[in-house]
Amino acid sequence: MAGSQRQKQKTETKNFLVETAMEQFGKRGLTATRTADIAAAAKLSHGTVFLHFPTREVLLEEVIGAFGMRTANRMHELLDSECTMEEVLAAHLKGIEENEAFYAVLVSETAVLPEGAHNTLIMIQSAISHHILQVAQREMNAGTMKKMPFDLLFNTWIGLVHYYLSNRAIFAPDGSVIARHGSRLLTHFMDLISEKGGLQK
Amino acid sequence: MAGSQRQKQKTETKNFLVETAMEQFGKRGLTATRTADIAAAAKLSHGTVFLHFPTREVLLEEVIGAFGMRTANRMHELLDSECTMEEVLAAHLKGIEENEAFYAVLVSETAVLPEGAHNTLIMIQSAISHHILQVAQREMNAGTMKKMPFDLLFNTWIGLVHYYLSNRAIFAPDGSVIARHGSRLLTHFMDLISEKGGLQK
Amino acid sequence: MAGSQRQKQKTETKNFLVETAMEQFGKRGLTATRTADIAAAAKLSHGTVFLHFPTREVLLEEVIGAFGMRTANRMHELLDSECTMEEVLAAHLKGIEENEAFYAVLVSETAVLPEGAHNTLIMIQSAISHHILQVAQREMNAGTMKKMPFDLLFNTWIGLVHYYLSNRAIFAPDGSVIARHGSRLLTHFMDLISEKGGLQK
Amino acid sequence: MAGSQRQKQKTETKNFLVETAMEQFGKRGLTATRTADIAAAAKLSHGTVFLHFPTREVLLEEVIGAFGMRTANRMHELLDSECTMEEVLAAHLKGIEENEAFYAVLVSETAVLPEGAHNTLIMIQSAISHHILQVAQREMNAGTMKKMPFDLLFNTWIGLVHYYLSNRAIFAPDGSVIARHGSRLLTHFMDLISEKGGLQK
DNA sequence: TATGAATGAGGCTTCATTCAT
DNA sequence: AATGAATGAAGCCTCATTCAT
Repeated sequence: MAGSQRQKQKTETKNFLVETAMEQFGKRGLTATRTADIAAAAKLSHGTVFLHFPTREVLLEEVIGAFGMRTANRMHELLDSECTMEEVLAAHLKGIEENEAFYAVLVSETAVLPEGAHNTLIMIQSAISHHILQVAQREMNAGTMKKMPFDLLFNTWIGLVHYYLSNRAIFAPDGSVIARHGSRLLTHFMDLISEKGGLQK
Repeated sequence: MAGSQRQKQKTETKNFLVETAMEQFGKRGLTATRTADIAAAAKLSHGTVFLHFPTREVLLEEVIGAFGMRTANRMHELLDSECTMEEVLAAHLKGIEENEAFYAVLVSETAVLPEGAHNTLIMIQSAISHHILQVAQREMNAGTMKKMPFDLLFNTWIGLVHYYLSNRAIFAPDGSVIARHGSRLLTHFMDLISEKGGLQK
Repeated sequence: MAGSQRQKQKTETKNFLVETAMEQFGKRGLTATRTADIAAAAKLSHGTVFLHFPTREVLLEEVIGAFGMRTANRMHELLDSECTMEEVLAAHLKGIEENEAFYAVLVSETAVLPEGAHNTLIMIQSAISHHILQVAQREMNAGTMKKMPFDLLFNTWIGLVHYYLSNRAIFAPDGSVIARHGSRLLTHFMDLISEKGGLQK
Repeated sequence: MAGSQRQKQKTETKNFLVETAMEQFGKRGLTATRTADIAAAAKLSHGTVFLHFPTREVLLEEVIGAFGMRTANRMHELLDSECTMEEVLAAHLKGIEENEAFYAVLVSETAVLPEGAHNTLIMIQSAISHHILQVAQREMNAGTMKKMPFDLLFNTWIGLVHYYLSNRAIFAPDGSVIARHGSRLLTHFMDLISEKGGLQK
């Protein structure tokens, strides 16, 4: 059918715009990227952007939404409930690394995000927090992890990772922060939360 | 001298602008605050802003610089080398709380900061990191704190605090995050880094 | 012939577009109606509009032309040369009422009309003015109507009717102005132009 | 005082913009005049327009408001309650003629006017209708004018005048319609509404 | 012929910065 | 030094029109 062919083409262009926008936002920052930049990077006319998204804000929301969906799904793929905590956190880092640039600007510019985008960020973090808490529960019971409130466990880890992402200009001027510092962060964090006493016994 | 009188007046106006700008940036956010907002809040004309600062960017840098200086000094006041780690971190939180609004936007909008401002942030953190590391060294040697790389010790703490500041809209919708969550964060962090085994013995 | 079949199809689509456009223009106003609105209302693609009309302006002209033709014809149907003035004017009102919405926007937005459209308006008015003047002549001679210049007779009537059409938002917020005020206008106008003295005698 | 000097200058610029806008709207039409046209005609930068008026729509409203105020005042100046009907209508025409171009576009493009502007038009017409009705009452009682409903008396006159204004491209291609046709319209209208019988007696 | 995605010129508006007073 | 009106570059968005399918 010609119609569905067209439909497909349109969807592809829209997806392509989302993709290109994600790259541009990742490269130039959320506020600094203009709709014209995105159009130019996609080799489409400026007007085309508004054919697919009524406003810049909606485009941004959809980009964040797409990113959230993708990241959440990827997290689920990388994880299973049999994992150890270390494996969960490693998967988390891996998931981030795959879209590190965009994830980093998202974390860095949370403050200037449109209203709706915050929910997306929450959704992304739910995906990982769910797994972390599940495994944490098990390991705490097993005595291999210190007992501590779940929210603080989670927020400490997220805070640490976000801190490195936010400052990736310093920590990894030209490359991936996760690639460069990820495993060290992981080892360190595991040291913090592991119950050494329990193991020694 | 009449000249020095004038000079003094000028300096005072400039300081007042820096002060007012800091409040406005804290209230509205770094990107969202317009030069006209600052002038209006200071009850000065819009043009006056540019009499004291060649560009908005320079104003922002000076505001951050002033904030950094003040915060660093305050940290020094609050700390002495005899402190325990817990006291150091408590002092840190207290120092932050005194200018929480501005500190929070600074942390939240790091990404859109002018080049020069990053050094200021580093300076602020040096003040606290210096103390933390000094005490950490002592306590690690004394066996009351786990041994761990200093940078990770520091970054974990900073990451945790910044995470709460960045998300203060969620963690403390209308008030101070530090006032509300500070002591819990502190207790949690101390639990993480304390050498329980050492103490038990 | 297959060719003429196609031809016919094309003509039908074109007529349908003219029809739909007339409705839309009547509903939304001349300037406020976009080509995309017309296509959507006709359940045709936006591009199809330009297959039949090179520009929006031409479409508008053709719509006005079609309207003019139809209205002029309808006037002729409703009238015959034996009519009294009152019957002529009643017929005029009836003719207008049948397409009041479009007639009203035409009158209201005359100023923004393309060049060519003005002639159409003139043509429409010629149809009615022809009859009015014919009857007027007869009645003036018969002494039942005041003597007055034909153009002023005509323009006073048209002006009155157009005034009510232009302000139908006030005179008939949700309905037909003619239905609501037509007969009163007619009676009033007849009073103005009738030669009472002549009748009394 | 420097302040009041400034104040005055600003007010003057604003008034000048209103004046220039009125000319441009009169010349190019309400919809066709762009904010940039007005700025250029006033030899001011485009941005200046928005220093004085938050949106184009507000500018348009203020222009119409100023026009309304001026016209209403002028009407009052030209009229007094001792006038004859003929004098009242003559004054009305004179008042219109002084700003004919703008009055004409206002009448021609009523349909595309912002909401608030309609009230202004009503206000202008109230000024004249008030006088017309007052005099009409007197003259009807005196038997020199036909008895007729006031609203129809008024609307017939307004309709006639507006019709000529709306079609001034035809009635006076390059000049004032009122100058060219005013007195003839007046004479004609007086003939229509005068009570000839009464006079003959 | 019909489609509808893509185009791009052009409009409105914002806001840091300048300049005459 | 202070003022605040004026500037104009730049951003977002609309919509008539084109073009590949």
